[in-house]
Amino acid sequence: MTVATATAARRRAQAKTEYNAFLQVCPSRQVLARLSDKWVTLVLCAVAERPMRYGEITRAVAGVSQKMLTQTLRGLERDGLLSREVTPTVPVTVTYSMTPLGESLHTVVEGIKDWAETHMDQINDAREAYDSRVGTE
Amino acid sequence: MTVATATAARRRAQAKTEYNAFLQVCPSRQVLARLSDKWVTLVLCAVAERPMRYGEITRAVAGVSQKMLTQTLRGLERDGLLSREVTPTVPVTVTYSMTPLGESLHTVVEGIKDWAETHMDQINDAREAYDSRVGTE
DNA sequence: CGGAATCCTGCCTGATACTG
DNA sequence: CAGTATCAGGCAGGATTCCG
Repeated sequence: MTVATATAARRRAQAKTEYNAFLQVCPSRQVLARLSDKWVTLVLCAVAERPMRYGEITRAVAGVSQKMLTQTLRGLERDGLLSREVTPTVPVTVTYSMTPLGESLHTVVEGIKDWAETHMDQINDAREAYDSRVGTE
Repeated sequence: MTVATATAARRRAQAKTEYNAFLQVCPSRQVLARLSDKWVTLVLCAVAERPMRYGEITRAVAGVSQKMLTQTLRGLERDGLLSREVTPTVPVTVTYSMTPLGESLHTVVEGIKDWAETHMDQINDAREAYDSRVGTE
């Protein structure tokens, strides 16, 4: 780190400390931080259906890079949400499946999904109203 | 666009189209995309307690920049989750409060929060186990 | 006070190539 | 097949400044 950036870094660290206090109040932050990862939800949805191999997930969540997929899978495994099973066949086989913990999280995510399906049209209406209002004024 | 990147761009667009199909299957994605915004949840939590003014939210969610706060508030307002009320006093007063729609989303978010509080220790245990396992091997 | 506009940095992300 | 390593770019996000 250069001297020039020291002050900025310092202030950032300071701010980080400050809002950590608020984060303590809201423990959901840490889990939401996980769900924030764009791919986490998709992978979770995919594997929730049935255990999948690496390649299958790649295809199911088409658009994800190996890097992100691996990173996501590692994170989910680390958090005990997915289990990774290696079968030492000749071309090595790796299967990912949900853990009970992962299942329970998936249930909650389903709750959000339900909310989304129920209220999505209201949100769209609100957006259109807002946009036309802004466009008109 | 150069000729050299045409192929890559093409494939990217292709992939995008593909996983859009998957996203259609998972409508929760759009709402999750909202919740993914780091600050959305925090702001939602803050305003859910009581209507707040811009400055109050800034302090409550200490660490957020005006840019991100404004951006977040605009997004939430656009989606009809928050309402923005301007009182033309001498120093203008702007108050944000939850809409019924916002309240209902907050209820769901509370569900996540509950899950988080209930299972956070399990996740931490899993993390420690994973880390020590990796560190040992 | 509440916000808009600008600039600028760093990280997230993706593409590519290589390994076991 | 299931990754790892490396490189390059874009864009989210922060700091700063100015306006109503």
